[in-house]
Amino acid sequence: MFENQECLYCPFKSTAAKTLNSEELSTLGANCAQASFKKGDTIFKEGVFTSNIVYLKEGIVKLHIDGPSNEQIIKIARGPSYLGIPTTLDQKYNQYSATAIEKVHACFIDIHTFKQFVHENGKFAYEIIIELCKNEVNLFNKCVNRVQKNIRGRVADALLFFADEIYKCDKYLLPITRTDFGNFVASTRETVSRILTEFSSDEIIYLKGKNIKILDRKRLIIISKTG
DNA sequence: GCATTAACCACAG
DNA sequence: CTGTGGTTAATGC
Repeated sequence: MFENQECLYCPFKSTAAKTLNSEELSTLGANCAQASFKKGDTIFKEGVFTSNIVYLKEGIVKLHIDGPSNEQIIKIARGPSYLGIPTTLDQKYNQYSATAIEKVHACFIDIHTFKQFVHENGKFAYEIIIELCKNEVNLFNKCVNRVQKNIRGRVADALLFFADEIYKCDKYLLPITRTDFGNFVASTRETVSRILTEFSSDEIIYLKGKNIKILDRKRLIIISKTG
């Protein structure tokens, strides 16, 4: 009956997409394209014209902006999650870039279809607003933390972030290089490198290359709060 | 002044 | 790409 059932049976549907009926999901399916990316691939780039909302089904990406001196990693996100709502809805050009840091499956949703849902389906629009609100509050906190915590606190924060938000496990393989880690916590690769070895010799974490294991979560939390 | 913090530079695995 | 050492500027006590 409906031509396109891909979205209907998608196990990675966003909370917003869950409010769509089968007809709408069929429309969505007909107006979006899927793509896979491998580590290091650019998903979209700052400054480039865009007409798609990008939805991250699976995988991990970094969102980043070319700053005056360095690349700044704004956030690291794990699917399922929307990636490019602010950059597409209100802006003609991408305001930031997204790069895969692990294998990624993403959907490119036609902006007109997306806008149509926002206009016609209040529940859908509401869920999108919720998502945007969460992001804003989150970034407010990140902003304060980045400016007011010392680096040891910021590195501890980042380690906990990967464990809690990204991998949901205290043992993981860091998906980024030290340089990127530096860009993520607004510091440099040298400093990050030093602090990680310091945490390791204090037996707060196990560290071998990119292998991380949090050994003393309590102390890490204290450091993240007090620096 | 003296100590601390963290960036910058340079060089070696 | 990473780790380490030396240097240096800013800030605090």
